[in-house]
Amino acid sequence: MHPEFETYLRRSGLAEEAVRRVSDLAVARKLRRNELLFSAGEICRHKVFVVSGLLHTFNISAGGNQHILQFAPENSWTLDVESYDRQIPSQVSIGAVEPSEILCWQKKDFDMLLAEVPQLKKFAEGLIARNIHYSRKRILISLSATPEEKYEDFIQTFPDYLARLPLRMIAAYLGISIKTLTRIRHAQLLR
Amino acid sequence: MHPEFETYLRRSGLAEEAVRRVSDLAVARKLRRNELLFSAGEICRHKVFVVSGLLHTFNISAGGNQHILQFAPENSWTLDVESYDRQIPSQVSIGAVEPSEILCWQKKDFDMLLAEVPQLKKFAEGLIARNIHYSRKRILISLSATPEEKYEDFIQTFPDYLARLPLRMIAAYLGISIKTLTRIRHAQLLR
DNA sequence: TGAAATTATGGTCAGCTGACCATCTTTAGC
DNA sequence: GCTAAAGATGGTCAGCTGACCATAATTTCA
Repeated sequence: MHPEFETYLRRSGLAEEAVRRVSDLAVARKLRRNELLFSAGEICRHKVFVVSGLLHTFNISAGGNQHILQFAPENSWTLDVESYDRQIPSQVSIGAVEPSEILCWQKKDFDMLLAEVPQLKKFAEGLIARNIHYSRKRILISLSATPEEKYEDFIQTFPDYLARLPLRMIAAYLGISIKTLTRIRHAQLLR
Repeated sequence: MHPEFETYLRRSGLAEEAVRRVSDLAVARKLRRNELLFSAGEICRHKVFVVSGLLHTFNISAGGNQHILQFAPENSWTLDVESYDRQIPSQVSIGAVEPSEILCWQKKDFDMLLAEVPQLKKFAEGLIARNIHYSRKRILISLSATPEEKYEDFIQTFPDYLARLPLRMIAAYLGISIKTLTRIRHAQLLR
């Protein structure tokens, strides 16, 4: 049904029966470049797995500046947790940076799967732990690192994003201006 | 055994039997002001509940500046997740801002409780969800807010901390200098 | 392929921010 | 209660950062 996703789940250690149950409830969808999954103010109704492409979770502040909370490349999951968990309007938007193929689950379906497929539950807990660890690291960096250190950490952590993303999005993710990012890159060229 | 904690757990919806099992494995400990639970480089071996007082999770950067990841007041939990989950050296330290009374569980004991007390597991999942929501909010603010907005949000979110914490710790939590914080407060006095 | 949009870079400048230092006030702990 | 330590504020200044604008390069997509 969704062969790439099923391979991903098998590699993550789920048994065939579990893979089947999860995969059966997924609905495939394609997003064009810049197409939105939902906008700020709407409710995040689905759990989303990215089969191919690249999504980003972002917010446009009062001044019109974009701020990026997360990127979601192929073989990763995305949603706005707070909006999804509580089914309340989201503060953020999720959209496609590249043309993307995604799988969507209704919240009620995925909740049912979590309750009935222990292997999935366990797997999801691992994803949550990774998420928490990364959030902590990001908060610590945002508190303590200089713009240059933030950029260095970014390309260490996500080496392939540099070629896939416009620099302005990297700046929007790091919380620095595109000008500062350009200056850092310029300075590095001279080394 | 630990009456305040047991009241907290009951109010959180746990049945008497569950309360008893969790409480029985807790070890009480007192911390003096500025005493550390553990230092960066050590492993976070316990899950900690704060009965009274106030702890903080922090890190000292290369330049000697303190950065604060989290405060944990009475009736809240604290630990360094990554160090605790994987039992690896922590990047951060946890210490007492005020003289504090805490309860500690060994990881193996708490893991056992989570596996055997479904009500605790469910409760812990709720705490994790809150934690994730708050981390997201904090990242978004760190990306998008001005120092003044960060301070405003802080006193909205934690109204009582202003009276309990030295300003330099608030600055260390917000990722701004004490000087900038003083300037903001000075400007607000004139309004 | 070609036109339009997006992106990256650079110049300039105002002003915010942090570092350093000094002073005064408050708090901690014996 | 008293003494020492910690904390808060202010002055000053250098310099980093972002806003604005222009230009050149690249990419998109019809």
